[in-house]
Amino acid sequence: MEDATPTKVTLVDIARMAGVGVGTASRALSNAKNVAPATRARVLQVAEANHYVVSPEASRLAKGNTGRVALVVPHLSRWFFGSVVEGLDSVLRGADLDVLLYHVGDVRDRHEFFERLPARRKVDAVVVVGFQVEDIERARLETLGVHIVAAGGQTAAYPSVHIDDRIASRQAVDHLVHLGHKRIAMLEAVDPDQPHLPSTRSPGYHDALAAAGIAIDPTLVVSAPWGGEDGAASMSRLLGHPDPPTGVFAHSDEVALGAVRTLRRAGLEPGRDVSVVGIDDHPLAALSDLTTVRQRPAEQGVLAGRLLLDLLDGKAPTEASTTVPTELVVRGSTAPPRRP
Amino acid sequence: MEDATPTKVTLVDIARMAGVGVGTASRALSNAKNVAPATRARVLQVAEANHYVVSPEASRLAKGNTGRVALVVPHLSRWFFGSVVEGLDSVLRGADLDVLLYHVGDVRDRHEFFERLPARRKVDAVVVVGFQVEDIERARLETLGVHIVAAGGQTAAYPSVHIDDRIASRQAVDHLVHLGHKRIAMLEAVDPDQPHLPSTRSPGYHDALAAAGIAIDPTLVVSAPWGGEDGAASMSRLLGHPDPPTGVFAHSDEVALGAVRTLRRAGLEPGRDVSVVGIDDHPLAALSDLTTVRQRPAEQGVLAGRLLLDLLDGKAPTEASTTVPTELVVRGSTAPPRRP
DNA sequence: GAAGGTGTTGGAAACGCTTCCAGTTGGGAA
DNA sequence: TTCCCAACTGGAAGCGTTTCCAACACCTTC
Repeated sequence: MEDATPTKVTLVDIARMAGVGVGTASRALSNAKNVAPATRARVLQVAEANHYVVSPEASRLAKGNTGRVALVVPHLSRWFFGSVVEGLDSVLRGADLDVLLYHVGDVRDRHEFFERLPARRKVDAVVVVGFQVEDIERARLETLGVHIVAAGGQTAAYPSVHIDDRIASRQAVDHLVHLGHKRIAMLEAVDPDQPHLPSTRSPGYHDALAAAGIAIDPTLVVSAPWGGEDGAASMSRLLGHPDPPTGVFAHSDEVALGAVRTLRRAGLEPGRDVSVVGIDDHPLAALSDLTTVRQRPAEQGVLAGRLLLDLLDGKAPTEASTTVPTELVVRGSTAPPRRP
Repeated sequence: MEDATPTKVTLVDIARMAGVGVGTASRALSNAKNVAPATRARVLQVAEANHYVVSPEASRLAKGNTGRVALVVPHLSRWFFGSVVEGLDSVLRGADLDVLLYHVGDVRDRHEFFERLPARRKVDAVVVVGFQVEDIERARLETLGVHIVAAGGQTAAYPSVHIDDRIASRQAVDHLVHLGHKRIAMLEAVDPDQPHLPSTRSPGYHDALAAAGIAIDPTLVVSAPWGGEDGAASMSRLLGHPDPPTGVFAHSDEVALGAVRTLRRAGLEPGRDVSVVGIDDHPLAALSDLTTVRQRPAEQGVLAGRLLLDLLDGKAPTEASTTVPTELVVRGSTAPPRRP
């Protein structure tokens, strides 16, 4: 490349070269009205020829908005969160907004984020991805004075896009019930960072059992942190139960896969000896022949992105909160109980 | 919150309220030297009381840098990429840099990114995460005139952090060799978006077989796109082989898990009937009892982040390219062949 | 007591854009 | 022909910082 100079050409230069005033040059480039077509063409051509690009800082400073959106994301390395972000990114980029990423891995990160609010003055909106915002945090967030949207999470306080956890769990447990299972366990997952929050997927479990006239056996419900290893451990506990379950509903696919490993190691075949169902339809669920309830995180991201664009455009969103449907995906890990 | 006004207080206001000039106020806030301690304290206190925050746009405009870094990432929803980004994010945030995310899912996105270069003028550096930059793209990237770093990929043109694919594959195949396997297949993965690129993990396979004095059987090498379903399909093909392999080396854990599913469906038990080894140590590998070669993407992200900070500080990095070691993790999916 | 620091300060001049305002032009209506 | 209005245009005034420079005070040091 010959143009070693990192192109330090400004609007003034372009204007001069095109033989117009800066005002006109600016209007031409931002395709505003009141510019003669010929003039605009000339300016555009000169700009093109000189690889001119507006200085975002100057532009933003002058017009007052930032053209950026912050994404606050807890566990980026997990499929669900990554997918939501992918979806968000695609629509925001389409609208020429830049995406500022704030990964808040653990409580510490999170506290720091809400304490310092590094996004302050840097964005036009904030998207909270896949976690519940606590009250104190909410108060802090509000001081930003920007739009806030929740994607893939059930934060009631903001416009949001999410699945109905209660229905999803119900779909999973109903499936086990219809197969004829009576002793159905639940592997609950709690967020170690927010241990006080109730499991959002237990109500559906209760609903399904109640509807089937099956009494809840509290000893069949085990709680553990979110994660495969924890799921495996929980399953171990259940195997020690005097009257073990024939069906297991896991909070998520990852937890379910942990349970599957425990079963295999115990010489039990998932689907044949014990049925297991999860939630998510993680790509690896298909590879593990795991029955699950599918949610589409990328789609949730897309919808949340659109919602945000509407808010930024001043259009009140048609619905403050969108629920994305989930669907049961039957695979090999579930079957009628051995002794019905 | 009473302060409903989104705090439109500027440096000038602060200066006036503190009874100092704007210059002094600026110096005090940016803790530069040549400010009397008392004066600084006063300014800081006034700023604090009024929830003053500098306008990044104005600040950047005046000082000329952006304080931002762009991350160009192909498949955010995959564990590897998400993890690298997590690592990067943590160190960049620590240095008070903002992270701009550019997700380039497919060829189209990618072309568009390099064509439009939306990051132009918006960042001080670019990190390319986990993919190879082609020559034309490189030329485009260079026109940005900013630092470029590769994380988790083997782009030789830039300072980078990555594993040694050749060694990693060698570790995997050596393991199979040591167990006594003679017929060892390879499930190659090609990036559908860059089908012309040679597999980076084949050389190690060849090395290992050569070292063991095993002749390469080209019919035992199958190529397919990256992904579990493709791995499953490739494994199916191998099962139809007249003299099928007893050991399988898969390009990645995801591909390996696909192979495992095929084996199970064929009534074969991984580890007992056929050995399978992958690369990555994906969290779900442990849940599937998959033997693998571990790489630590988050660590790669962290190191790449540090590398970048050094570059931005003007310190020439001690080493332009860092290789992160990998290690064999033996689990249940590998064992000596049935008939040795 | 004069000369020369040193540490601190205020203010002006960038930084590169957008937008408002006033001016110019040309064409149609009266 | 005159007048008016619309379409265009140039330039100045911000936007909110940082930084440079001149000014000043107060000490030291000869």
